[in-house]
Amino acid sequence: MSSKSSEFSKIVKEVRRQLNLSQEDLAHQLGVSFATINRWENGKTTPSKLARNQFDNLCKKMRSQGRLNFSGGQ
Amino acid sequence: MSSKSSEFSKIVKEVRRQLNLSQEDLAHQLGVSFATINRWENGKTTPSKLARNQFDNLCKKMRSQGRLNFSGGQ
DNA sequence: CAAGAAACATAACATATGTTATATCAGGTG
DNA sequence: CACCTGATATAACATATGTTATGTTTCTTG
Repeated sequence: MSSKSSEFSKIVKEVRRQLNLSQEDLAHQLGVSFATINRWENGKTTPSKLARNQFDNLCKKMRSQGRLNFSGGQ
Repeated sequence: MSSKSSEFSKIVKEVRRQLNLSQEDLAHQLGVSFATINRWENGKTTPSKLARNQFDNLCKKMRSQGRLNFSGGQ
């Protein structure tokens, strides 16, 4: 075994679950590739600054629209 | 010699010249590192999708404020 | 049950980026 | 001239990302 699941991993999974998006859907929304989302969720990598901003902005937008009930993150 | 100067190289240089920003200044505005801007201008790399979006958005904003007179790009 | 499709996990390779260090160059100042 | 400083160029190394391919699981459908 390797690559522990970070907090961010859990956050991405939970956000994606609440928004009911596939990894590919979320990737498209953020402007990154499917592999990037998959790596985040499986603790292989942590997001770049720009990618993290994209993610945070999406969460903010979704929260403002009542589509996301977010306990963790940012 | 190596790494030809692409169109994008010239665009970045010109935008930076018009905005009177150092490579480090522009890097900070875009949320990337100095090295990234330097590589763009010297044709070593081409921007990622997210980075390119940041750049285009800055140009758009500056143009809307009359601070940028842009012949090339996007 | 068999076959297919969708979502996810994983790997390999190329490329972009961040970080750090060093070097060059132009301008100013003593 | 010698010295400094800011801006730029370049390199090396680690990490993040894109692309592509393959395997697995789950669900549906025949």
